[in-house]
Amino acid sequence: MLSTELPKGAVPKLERPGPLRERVYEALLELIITRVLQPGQHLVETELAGQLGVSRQPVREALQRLDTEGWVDLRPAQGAFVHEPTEQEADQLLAVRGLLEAEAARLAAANTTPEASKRLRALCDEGERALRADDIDAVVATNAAFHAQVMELAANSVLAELSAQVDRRMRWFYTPIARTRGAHSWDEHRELIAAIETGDEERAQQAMRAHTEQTRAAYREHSGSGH
Amino acid sequence: MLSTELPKGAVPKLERPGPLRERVYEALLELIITRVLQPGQHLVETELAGQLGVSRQPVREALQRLDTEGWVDLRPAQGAFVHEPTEQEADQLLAVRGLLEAEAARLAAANTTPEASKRLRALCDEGERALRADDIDAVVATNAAFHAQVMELAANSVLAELSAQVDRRMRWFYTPIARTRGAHSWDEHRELIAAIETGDEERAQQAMRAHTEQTRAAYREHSGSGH
DNA sequence: CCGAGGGATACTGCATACAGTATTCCCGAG
DNA sequence: CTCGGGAATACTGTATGCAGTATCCCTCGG
Repeated sequence: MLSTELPKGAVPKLERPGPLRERVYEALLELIITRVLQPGQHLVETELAGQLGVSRQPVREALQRLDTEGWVDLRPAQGAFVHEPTEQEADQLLAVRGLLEAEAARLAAANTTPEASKRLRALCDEGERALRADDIDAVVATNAAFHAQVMELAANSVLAELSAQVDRRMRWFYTPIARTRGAHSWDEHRELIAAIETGDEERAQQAMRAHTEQTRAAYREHSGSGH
Repeated sequence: MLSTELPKGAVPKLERPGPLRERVYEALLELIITRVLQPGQHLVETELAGQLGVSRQPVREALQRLDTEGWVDLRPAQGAFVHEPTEQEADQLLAVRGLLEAEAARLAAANTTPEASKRLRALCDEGERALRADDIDAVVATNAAFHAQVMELAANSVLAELSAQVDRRMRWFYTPIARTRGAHSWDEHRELIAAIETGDEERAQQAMRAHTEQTRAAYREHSGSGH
């Protein structure tokens, strides 16, 4: 036995395969977000199972989870169809997202620490760097990380859970217009950081609200001219 | 064929049994809310299947949905355990609930109509009647109906969906203290109706916020003295 | 040529069977 | 008497099979 010689932290995680349905869920979610599976498309359990190399069972379970989270519509005795988001739904989603994020910003201001604002600044720098490099994926990812950091500061797990759900669906709409947006986005982030650092709850809330409303307006403009 | 003689609305719905997993889901949810299945309890698929007279499959699917909605914790290779809510979580839940409801009230004030306020008043009357009759279940049900009506006025389905989820979990905590609360609750509802009727968004938002904060305070007091 | 009816097809919903793994209890060594 | 190890147990995770039902196409009558 050589277990005694191993320092405790040396073995990171032992790479657990994890439940299969989980991986199927993530795989399908990726396919939906990247539009490989298009809105309205009929998802056949057998096909997906074959392509992913698993049986129907994990696929079924993944589809049902996707249904409860609003990514697909599961019509009885008919199967799963990729959800088709409407203009109205997108707007409502952005409204709710703004509400949740604004509250998170307010709470973050109440719980602010020096280390936290340092991390926020770092993410801001990284985001602007990615923007200059025209790396859209990095911009989106960093943006998500920034909001996640604010959410962590808010220290409300229920709020975080709901927001995470809403955020991912928002990114589904948002990614196409990430390029046109993002320009002023990081300036707004700077303002938000300043508010959080000084612990000004009201100002932080307002800053985040303004930020999300900007996004909402950008989406409206984009979708309005889009067709 | 006598189908031609039937007036279109005469046959209500033909009473479809509906998917089995759905009924299992509702049955289990009922058992959890009524505390028949207690927090922390290990739920064995085989047992539940036997008691409900179905196979493991629908039970599994129901449990996984309950997991994503936070009613049970699904530990890998171990099974489902009824979620044990903490004080902190309850407080966070009430905070988020207040946020969502306040926004709903604001939107309701923006979309108000005479018929809507009439319905709200009717629900208020019914609630006070139930309170005087000491019918706790009716009080809780009417309260839920009232909030649902406000939510419908808000006309934001995303908000409604999230709120419904949060609300049900809140009622899980709330039902035990419904008796002590509820006294002033309907007075606060009256104030809210007045604000909605006049289309005063700000006032409606504040009224709902005050209302939910009262509930939060009542819960804190109750749980604080409870042990 | 068009519409209705019937059968074939294909997919979902549920049940059952099998394999993998965590837990528990018992036994033996110290 | 206590602690470590190992087998037995029980439950979950996954795969397969079967029945019910909606859809589609082809055919037949008008």
